[in-house]
Amino acid sequence: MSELTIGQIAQRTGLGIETIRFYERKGLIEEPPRKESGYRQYNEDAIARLMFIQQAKTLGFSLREINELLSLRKKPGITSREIKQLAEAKLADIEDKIRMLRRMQRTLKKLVDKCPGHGPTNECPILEALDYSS
Amino acid sequence: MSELTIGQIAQRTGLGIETIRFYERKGLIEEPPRKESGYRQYNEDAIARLMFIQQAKTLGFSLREINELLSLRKKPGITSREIKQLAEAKLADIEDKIRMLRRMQRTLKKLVDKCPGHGPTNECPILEALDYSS
DNA sequence: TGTAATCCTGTAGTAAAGTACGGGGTATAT
DNA sequence: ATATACCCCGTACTTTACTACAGGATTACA
Repeated sequence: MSELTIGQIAQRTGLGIETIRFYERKGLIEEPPRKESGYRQYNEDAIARLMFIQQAKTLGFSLREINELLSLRKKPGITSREIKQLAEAKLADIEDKIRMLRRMQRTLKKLVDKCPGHGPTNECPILEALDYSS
Repeated sequence: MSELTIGQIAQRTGLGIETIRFYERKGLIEEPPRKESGYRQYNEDAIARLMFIQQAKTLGFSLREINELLSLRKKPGITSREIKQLAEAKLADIEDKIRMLRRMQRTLKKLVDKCPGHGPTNECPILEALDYSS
């Protein structure tokens, strides 16, 4: 298992070094072991975790929510039943989001199909009435 | 078409009055007509638009992106072709998000199924290794 | 062996998205 | 007609999530 510096994982995840340290302070990633020099030593798992965080962020989860997702089992005294319930709640969130996105997708697709892609702007009905009501 | 005050649409959308004025300043909703008193007069469309904004926010779109979505056709000098391209780009974003959510959903579902929902915590594998790599 | 790149901690600054006044006018219910 | 609730504008404060130093130690490499 190769050891990585913070600069290397920053490079590979596309995050900034400062951001990674920030996530560590926030408890999103755990403090890695250090060399004698004090330098942080990461492994590949850290990269996967950071990529997950990035992805969850683009999906509209806040750092707090991501932390909840990532640290369910670490809560002291939590029962297996509670973990399952929390996970199911997150799953419901995710399913809601998928439904909302599908609705946006359908609407936008319909409009893109109707837009000729040439000619006067007013013949392209996109967003004239984004169907946010349905 | 009934007229609504800012307080009424705040109530019906669950947003704060200040937030609605903030969105107006940001150009996310247009300035409504006013009574002689200066009071804003909204109609039902404003509610639908605000609800769309709320929804898009939970899906991880920034106000800037939402504004883009909502005002594609208002850009001066934009061509039908450009509108179509922008809309298609947004559609691609949406499809990406759906894919990411599906992946999270699959992973979480698998773990929920494995978790017995009772017994010792360490038999519930949820998030032991959230499969963020695949 | 020097020097440039990288790392450390800690603190401070920034952008986005609200949220909360303060001081004053308007609407409405008794 | 007078409280009380609601609205106006403008400004300032707050939270979240970074981002940027400053000052100093460490590592890499020519």
